[in-house]
Amino acid sequence: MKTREDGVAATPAFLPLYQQIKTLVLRGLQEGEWRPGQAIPSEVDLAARYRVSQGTVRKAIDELASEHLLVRRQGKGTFVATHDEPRMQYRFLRLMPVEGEVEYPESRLLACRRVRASSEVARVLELKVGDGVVFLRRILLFKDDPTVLDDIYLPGTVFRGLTGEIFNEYKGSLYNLFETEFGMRMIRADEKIRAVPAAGDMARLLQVDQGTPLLCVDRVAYTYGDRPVEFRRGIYRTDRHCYRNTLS
Amino acid sequence: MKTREDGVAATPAFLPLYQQIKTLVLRGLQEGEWRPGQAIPSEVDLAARYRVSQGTVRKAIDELASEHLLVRRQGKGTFVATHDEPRMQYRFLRLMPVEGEVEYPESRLLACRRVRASSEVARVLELKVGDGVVFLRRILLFKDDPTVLDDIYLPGTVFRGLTGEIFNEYKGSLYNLFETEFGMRMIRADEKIRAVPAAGDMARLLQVDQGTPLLCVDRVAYTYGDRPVEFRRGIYRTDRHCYRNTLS
DNA sequence: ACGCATTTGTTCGTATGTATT
DNA sequence: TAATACATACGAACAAATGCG
Repeated sequence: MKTREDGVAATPAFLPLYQQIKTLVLRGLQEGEWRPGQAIPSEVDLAARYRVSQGTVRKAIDELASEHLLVRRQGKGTFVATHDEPRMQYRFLRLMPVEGEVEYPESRLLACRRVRASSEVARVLELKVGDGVVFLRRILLFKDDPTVLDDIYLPGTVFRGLTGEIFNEYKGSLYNLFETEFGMRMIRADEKIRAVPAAGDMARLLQVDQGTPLLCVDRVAYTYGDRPVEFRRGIYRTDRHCYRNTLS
Repeated sequence: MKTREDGVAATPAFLPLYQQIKTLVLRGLQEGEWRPGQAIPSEVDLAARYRVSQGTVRKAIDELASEHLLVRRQGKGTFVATHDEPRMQYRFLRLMPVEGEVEYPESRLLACRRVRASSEVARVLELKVGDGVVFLRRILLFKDDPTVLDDIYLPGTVFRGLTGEIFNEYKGSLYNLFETEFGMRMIRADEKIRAVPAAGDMARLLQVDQGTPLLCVDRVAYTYGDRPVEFRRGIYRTDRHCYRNTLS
């Protein structure tokens, strides 16, 4: 196979061409050549740049679009996905009213401080125990009902300078903030869900009795290249809301 | 647009061709022209049948494959998806050990009888209150630990003849049984998850104290055409296992 | 063991349609 | 209206995996 511009033996030659193109585009996203919300070059431009046909670029972009890393808009171009748009705003929020319309929560910050990574936090964020970590605690309210208590841990080096003020002044979702203020785009998250009894602060903040069953949702969110950049433990009241999921 | 074999004004003409082809293939699946596990005609055959190019058929099949309705196998053909294969066997089972390897559960049937649809069951299965329904209760054990208690409701007309004997003799998953014995293929399921306290039978069967927090997973499973054909209420112990989910 | 036919997978090229600016 | 960009559709060729004789 003939050598290509960026293809300086960086990608194995035995991969399908469109996969190699996909990797190259992914690298552009990762390195910030194109930023969230911005348009990437047109298909013909990319085809020229990488010396392949438009159809090959198209197939690469198709896959990235199906993974929600890019968004195609007919007549306008292909854009780097962002948590900014209303549709993407609450893409990772699975809590819905048991009955009725979807609602969006109000967020109230309870704590924002620097801490040292515990062994658990260090493990999931791939840090060393004792590394600097930003700790956030917030509560989400649906129609003034306290419903979610989130404890959030972020790598200190990535989120250097994050303060309660920044959080409070920001309009929009947390992942939106990460993206615009810290250039850190969340593309995937794994969750582990268990049922736990309300205890201590939890019960008081969510206004339920001690021992009330609650959902405990441990989330690890990843940016490009499967790099973990958020550990979040969410405690959910599920009397008026429930966690929704579609299997397919 | 010129008229086509099956295209007797059944599908609106303003849809893209490949979408129309997709609808036609879907109809074939729905009507059982090709059964689970079987191969559908090759791309060139389908292209000839529908009088379109191979590329157009390919795009239709691509979408059906991405929805897990078809499975492509290079060199062999394209097959109707089935719950039979090991990989698909436990596709809808989201319960995993908190630590360690994936395990597959043993199933023990506790009840199998005909009942009348309650208002809740009638609503989700789109039946009338009082219609005949098959009720199954079973328990799932991981390494001999009782972990899941499932109450399952099925439309009586579709699952006429389902008995405890059939269930007990069958090797493989429940959806596998539905598919092979009743021609009913599950393609999608919606789940609503809440935390509930163990009560009554639940606590005894799962061997936990009364009031222990458990997951309550309400599932509605659908076959082709978004037709609901199963309502299942699962109660999960989450001390040794957790419900896993990936957001993307 | 080998070659051949079949089937999907990849890649290219071209033309036309549709949405946006 | 014109230019641009993605969307659809067709056709052709070769690669890779499979199965059969």
